[in-house]
Amino acid sequence: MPRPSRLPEKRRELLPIVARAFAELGYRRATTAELARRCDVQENVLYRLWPDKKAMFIAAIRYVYDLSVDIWLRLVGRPGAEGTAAERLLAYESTHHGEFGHYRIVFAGLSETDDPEVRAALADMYRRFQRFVREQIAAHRELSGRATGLDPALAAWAVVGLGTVANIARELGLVTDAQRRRLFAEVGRTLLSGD
Amino acid sequence: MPRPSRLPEKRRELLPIVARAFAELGYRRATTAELARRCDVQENVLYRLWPDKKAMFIAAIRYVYDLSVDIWLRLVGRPGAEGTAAERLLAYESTHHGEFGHYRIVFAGLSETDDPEVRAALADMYRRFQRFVREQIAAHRELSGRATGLDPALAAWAVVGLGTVANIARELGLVTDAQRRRLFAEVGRTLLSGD
DNA sequence: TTATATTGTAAGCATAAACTTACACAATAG
DNA sequence: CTATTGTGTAAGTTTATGCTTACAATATAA
Repeated sequence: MPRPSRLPEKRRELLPIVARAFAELGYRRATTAELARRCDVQENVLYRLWPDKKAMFIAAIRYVYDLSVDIWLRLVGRPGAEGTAAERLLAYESTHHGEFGHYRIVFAGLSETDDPEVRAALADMYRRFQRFVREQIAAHRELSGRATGLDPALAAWAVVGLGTVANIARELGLVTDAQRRRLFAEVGRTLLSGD
Repeated sequence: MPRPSRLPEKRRELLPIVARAFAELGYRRATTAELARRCDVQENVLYRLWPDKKAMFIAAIRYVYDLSVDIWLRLVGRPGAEGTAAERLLAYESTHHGEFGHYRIVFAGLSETDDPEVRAALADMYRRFQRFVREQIAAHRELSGRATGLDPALAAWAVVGLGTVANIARELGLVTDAQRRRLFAEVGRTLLSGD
């Protein structure tokens, strides 16, 4: 009888735009008015899709995570590719890490960790990232036959830290693209082999 | 003829309180009213000490840096201590890293990097940290006679990343104290020796 | 057709927070 | 002593922004 709701579709349609706005502007400067302007709708419409601004932000965090994982899973699953999956991931990140600027959403989130929901969303994201990297490292060690050295769990945290500092250095203009590539390649290799 | 100004002293007196407020609350929630309350003065007084809220925040960033460097220089300069300075720093950080929660000021700053002054203050801080760590690593390599392996500049960035991710993991409750200690000790050792 | 729910558009509201103004009082140099 | 400037206290102002309300237009199932 009633008209069917298009809210889920609309959410999916606008989320990338919302996420980009948060990434470019940070939490404070991404006002609801500005979000609406970029989405080319009234503020009102956003509030029909999410209960409040915080929920929009948390949705953006999840979006960033999902996007990264999508890319990574494609790399890992590539059949007949050269090297271990970990090596391919490292090579990929060394040139593409942070290129969409989505890490700025994470930075924004890190200064909102008083809020339990933001905190939980971020914790979830980091946990998953670390676990993913850890599994890749463990698999790499298996394949290359050297089960020695650094605990994969610790190495995984270090890799996450490497990615984070690479983003910070990029954001602040502290390293060139070439330096960042070397950073990933050389430190990454050290952490992967782990001796 | 006029009464001598006590503004510099007052600034020095209030800055630690302001910094702590920014660390505990983040930029947004650290309202000028709240800062004044914690300093037990009127908002007005803060605006006589700094031109605006942003200046208070930048002063807080510098304060955090100065405090860390003070501690580190004491550790490095300690005469007749055991191990290289780098090893002592690593040992110290493995137990004390982030204990004052001041890193939260950095997180807050990272989501305000659109502002050129905030950006410059942060860039300056990271540059100095990285340089300091790099010099310690280079000195360590000299002393221990192995000038091989990972470029100290890259290793230094990785160490900064290690500290950053340790803070994030602490903030989000993702690791125990013991795990964080192992993270510093084991990954730190790997990066120091760098093979 | 029509009842019912959804969607688009516009305007408005309430509050919070950065920043200002005003002014009495205090302290110091001459 | 006193002129001049710093200091403490209180109140106000203005803008921005998260969020709401109102309502007409639209689309679908019966």
